[in-house]
Amino acid sequence: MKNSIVVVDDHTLLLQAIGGMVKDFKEFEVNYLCKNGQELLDKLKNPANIPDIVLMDINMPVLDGIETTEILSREYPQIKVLALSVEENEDTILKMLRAGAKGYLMKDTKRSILKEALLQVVEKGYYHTNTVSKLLVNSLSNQTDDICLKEREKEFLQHACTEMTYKEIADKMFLSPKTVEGYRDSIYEKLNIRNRIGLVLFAIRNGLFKP
Amino acid sequence: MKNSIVVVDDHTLLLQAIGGMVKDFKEFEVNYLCKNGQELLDKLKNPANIPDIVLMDINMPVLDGIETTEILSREYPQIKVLALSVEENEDTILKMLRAGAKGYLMKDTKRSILKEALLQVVEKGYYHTNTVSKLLVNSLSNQTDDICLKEREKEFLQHACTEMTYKEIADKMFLSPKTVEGYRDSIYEKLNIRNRIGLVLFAIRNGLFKP
DNA sequence: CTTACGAAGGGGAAAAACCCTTTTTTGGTA
DNA sequence: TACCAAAAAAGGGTTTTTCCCCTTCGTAAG
Repeated sequence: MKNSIVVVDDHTLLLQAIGGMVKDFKEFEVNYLCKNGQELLDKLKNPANIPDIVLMDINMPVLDGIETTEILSREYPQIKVLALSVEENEDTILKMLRAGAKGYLMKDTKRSILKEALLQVVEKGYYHTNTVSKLLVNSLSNQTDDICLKEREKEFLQHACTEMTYKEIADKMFLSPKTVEGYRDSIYEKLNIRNRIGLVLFAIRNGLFKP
Repeated sequence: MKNSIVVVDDHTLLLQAIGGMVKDFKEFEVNYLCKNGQELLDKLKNPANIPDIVLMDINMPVLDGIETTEILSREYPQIKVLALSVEENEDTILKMLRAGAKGYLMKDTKRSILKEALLQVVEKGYYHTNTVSKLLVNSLSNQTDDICLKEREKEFLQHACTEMTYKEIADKMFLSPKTVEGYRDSIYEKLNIRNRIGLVLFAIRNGLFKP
């Protein structure tokens, strides 16, 4: 029996282009297509709609690829998710893999590579290119994957991404300047950064602050 | 006679998907496809390869959409360029329009809209949605479009968006720290910002730095 | 010959960064 | 309930960086 596949992507064109490619593989069949994570979750309520593999875009409105993958890993662990994206930064890819994705594919992947990836996921349970493997190794050795900022630290981070001085941030948070400097310093240590620019870049790259 | 069209996009999948859509329109024919601006310019050296319309991606390696459009406007003004992109910030779209693009299209545009856009470009010479028109109006009224930073200042801005100190930036630019601080101060005055955080935010919001 | 730009610099005040210590709050549990 | 541990909050002091003035000099363009 063919492996059933669902493609999730908010760009109709890509959604259909990828769906079309998969349709040509004799080993696989396209179950249906979704425009975002929420649409997929709605579909999955009917057990007949549970596919073997989900090809999942990362950036999507409503419910993005990372959140959706986390939910799938928890509630439908039998589904294998392959991340699908144009070109994300390493951090986004890592987040997808940590969320439970079995691999990562560029959207402009050729037919043959897509097929290869799908076959590998079915057989081995994962598809890791050299690049992705290196990323994983680095993220395991570097303890930096602990993006475990406390609530109050994240709150501070928001303010740190503005032109306010720490004094002004302290006023806004009803804290003493020394306390916010404490938050700052503990974040510096956790993330191994040197100054406030690093703080801003981290926040933006990790979606904690929208520029 | 049919209007000839060339699609330029570095993502093979999209390139072919869009080419495929255009192929179905009886009013148009796809001349050929290019993976980047340089490839297009090479093709155009043969006059037989000069199309009526170019559907141009913005982000491309080698030679990007903005530069390519500028060259086309100068050397092949008869060619009508339509910008084609996933979702750029307003500034990028404006740059394409200023470079000479006759309109802007989202990549996940439906068949009918693509066709409508192509027809309008042929007939009226431009295709402007409400959104794009508003952008243009704003860019004319708001004097803020005077992002008239000098070359060297923009160069500095790139470095300012990293964790380097000004001393380190100066070293990298082979300048004295005082000169670099001079650039900083003149940008501060032009943009009315208080500190380096503002610098980073400005650069990111205006597409001068990719976080 | 003026204007403008790039490059370089001085000095002082403010802010940020980097130490390390103390008090208060809070949550779990023996 | 009393106690411990951990987190939150605050403070003190020093060094470095940033910010904000204002000046000079050469050179290229108008």
